[in-house]
Amino acid sequence: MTVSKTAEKSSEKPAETAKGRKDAADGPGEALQLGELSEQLGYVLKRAQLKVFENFLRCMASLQLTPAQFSVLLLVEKNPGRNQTEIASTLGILRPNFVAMLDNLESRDLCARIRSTNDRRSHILVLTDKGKAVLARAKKLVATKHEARLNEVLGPSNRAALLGMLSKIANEF
Amino acid sequence: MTVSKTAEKSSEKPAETAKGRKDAADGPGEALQLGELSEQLGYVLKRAQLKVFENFLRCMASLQLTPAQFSVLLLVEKNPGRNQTEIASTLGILRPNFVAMLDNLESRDLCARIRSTNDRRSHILVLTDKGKAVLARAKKLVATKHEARLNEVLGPSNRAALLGMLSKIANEF
DNA sequence: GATAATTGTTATGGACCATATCAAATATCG
DNA sequence: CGATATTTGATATGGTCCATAACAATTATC
Repeated sequence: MTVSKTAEKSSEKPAETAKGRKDAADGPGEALQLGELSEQLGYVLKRAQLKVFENFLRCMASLQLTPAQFSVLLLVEKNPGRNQTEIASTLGILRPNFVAMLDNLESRDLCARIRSTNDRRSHILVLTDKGKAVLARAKKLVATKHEARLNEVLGPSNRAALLGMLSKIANEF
Repeated sequence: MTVSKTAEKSSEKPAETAKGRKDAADGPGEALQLGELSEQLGYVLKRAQLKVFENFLRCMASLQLTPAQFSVLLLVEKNPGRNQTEIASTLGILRPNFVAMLDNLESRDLCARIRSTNDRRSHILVLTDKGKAVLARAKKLVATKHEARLNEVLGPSNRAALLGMLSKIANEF
């Protein structure tokens, strides 16, 4: 340890630079300097992701759907007749963790596991009628509330550009 | 439940549309259709964030720094003399969860808690000499390996545009 | 000087993620 | 065919991250 414990004046350097905040007698709080942090793409990316998910949850409050659940319903709808392993793996969900997720969706009668006759090990996933209806409503909520808010902040063309760059990162990285 | 259990032919609709995959006799796996999922900004955003963090961890393997730890070191460096509550809250970390993080960094002699003489409740955070040295090396690794890879994939101008849009989302959402 | 608020801390529970393991069913191959 | 390996869904378990309540020490407030 090279730091003198119980130092406060820490005269060392006037590193407090501009606007030099005085040691004691702070104002109402004095916001911290983000510094290079606001240039770290990973940091901003994470922050943005949290905000987007948070907004998604608010928009979906009436349907009680998380982003992960919504993605499962979307994928099952577009790929009927697939089993748990296939759906889970393309979503990056590990099979063991997918079980509880499906238990939840199935208990709410949004999707169903059907024992395949071709391969009696696997469970074919299908949306129930209620699941299809809920998903349809979810899509509308996403479009009219969630994505609409994003368009407000970014503008449609920027939104498309953003999606393109994120896809590049997600795929070619 | 409106779904007939133990159905497989599921003739219902030939929803398998194009390229109609036959019921049994699958090829090597037949990739699933992402469908609207690839248009969901939240989904792609999360995917990209995971990839970026994963790459960050690889680049930092020699220094054993996580993104969160790196952000703490950066923030403490730019804001010396702040206490735990201030550092934690501007990073979106809850005070209770920040304790273990600091225990870790302090046990590795990267930063130190100093009891303030102004307010003997609070702990002033400072980087140790080793902490400054490690952070300097970390910055170089981030620049030469991590951000360099991002520039390869996106190009410098796109990277700047991406950062700008993500900041907008992170702040004005 | 009594009461309220703040700081760091502990304890605790939930959500998410990862690994090992298992029984049932299927595939593989001698 | 039959022994062995593989696959599928499932359970158990542990780790990490995130959130809340509560506490002692200290400080602020009135």
